[in-house]
Amino acid sequence: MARIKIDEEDEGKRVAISHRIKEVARAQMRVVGSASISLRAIARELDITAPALYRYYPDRDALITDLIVDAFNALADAVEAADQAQPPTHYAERMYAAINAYRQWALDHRADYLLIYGTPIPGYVAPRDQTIPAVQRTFVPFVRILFEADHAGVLTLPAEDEVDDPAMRAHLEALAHTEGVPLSYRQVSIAIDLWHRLYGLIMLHLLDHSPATVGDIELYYRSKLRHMLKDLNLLPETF
Amino acid sequence: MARIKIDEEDEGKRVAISHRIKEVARAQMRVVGSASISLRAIARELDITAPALYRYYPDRDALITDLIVDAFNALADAVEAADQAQPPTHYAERMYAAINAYRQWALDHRADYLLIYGTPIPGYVAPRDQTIPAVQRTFVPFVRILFEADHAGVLTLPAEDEVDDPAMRAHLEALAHTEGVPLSYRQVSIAIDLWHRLYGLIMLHLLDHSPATVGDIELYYRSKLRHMLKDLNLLPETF
DNA sequence: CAACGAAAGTAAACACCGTATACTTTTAGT
DNA sequence: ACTAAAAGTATACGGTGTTTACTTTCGTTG
Repeated sequence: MARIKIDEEDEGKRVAISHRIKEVARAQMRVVGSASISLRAIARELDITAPALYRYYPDRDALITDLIVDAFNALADAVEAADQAQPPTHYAERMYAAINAYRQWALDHRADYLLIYGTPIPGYVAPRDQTIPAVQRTFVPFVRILFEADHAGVLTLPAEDEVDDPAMRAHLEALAHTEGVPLSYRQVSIAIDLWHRLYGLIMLHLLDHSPATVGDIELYYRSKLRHMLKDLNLLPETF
Repeated sequence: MARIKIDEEDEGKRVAISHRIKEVARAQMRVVGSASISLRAIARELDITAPALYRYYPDRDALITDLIVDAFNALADAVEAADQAQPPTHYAERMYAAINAYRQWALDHRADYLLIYGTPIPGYVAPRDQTIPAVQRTFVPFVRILFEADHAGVLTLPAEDEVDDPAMRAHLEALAHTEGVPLSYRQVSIAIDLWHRLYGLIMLHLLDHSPATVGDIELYYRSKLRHMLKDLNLLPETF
């Protein structure tokens, strides 16, 4: 049908231009920071007037949302790829690779990581229905590795008293039995802890708030990572 | 001398007005975020024209620097007060109080904490000679408590292999023997670790990036804090 | 193939922003 | 009371997101 062909072409052209817009936006983020992405500057770069951008995004916030979703997906892709590059039963190597890929992506895409995990952009509020699915993808590999490692009997789980508050334990138990999440509350507890510590290390690095005392931030990271993995019995032999 | 009296009066009036400016600025930060502090909006609130503000601050960045230094000092004051409200030899209670005060200040002054520890404001670069002394004040109580607790033989230090990289160990050793810092490298290591984990927990909370899986963030914090303190043998009996 | 209609782009305007310059008012000391 | 400095204002420049109305481009159809 002609109609269908037209739609496809139009949509194809539109997403192509959207891509160019986002490329320029990301380039500007790298220079001036996510908080001051300027539609007019983007338009100028594209040799176009600012209102023309409104043919592709209803407003600045929509563009930001698109950038955020892209960033989450790129981060998830990087982590998944690193995981799948390891032999499936080498749980320690998989976790090591996944964590390093996560952090390396953050360091290599500082502006994008800060866009999704830094101080929110002043007027902007994220439409959670669009961002949450993308966020979740970034957690999946970690959770999967933990799950598979535990099933293989390799994982060291935290002691029973690790989750010491009854209310919190109840929450984690409930969560662990949610549809499609075949995790024990202790596995969930590990995943959360792992991620929050990684997040802290990355933010400290990206925002340059490490106390001067830290010295070589790379060595510090490796040192902390080694202990985190050792606690889980997931320390690769080569590390 | 008349001259001196004039200077004092003038300076007194100037700092009073500076205080009002900063008050209004902080109020605006709470609403719109630190990144979009507007001199014009501040001036409007003070029933004054925007250029009049330039009698008190050479530019927007100078105002931001002042706000940053104030924030660090207020945070340090809060932590110090909490520490000193405990009996000097009750190291566990002192550490517990100091950490809680630090976190509580961050939660109570979200905008200020993000100003000093969040994504940097786009065009702004902090003059480190002004900010670093203020930053350091916030670390002093933690370091002091660790030092005194260790001297009292109360502290559990990390195992020798905790700092496993030779270069990093050398750095920490060098740091530990710096003038006025009577700390061993293992004490330094603990302080850094403690702070970076606290920072991670706070940022996660403030930026609302805790995975939905965390549940009650307050319980999660208490759970993590309990384990951090237990590892140091600084767990208060009442906790 | 010419005409139509939708899509894309533009020009101009509005209300903001930080900041510089030049001018006026207020204030305090001699 | 006079003067000089300090404080504040008016105006302007170039920047921002966004809206409105208009024009141009271009693929489809009669």
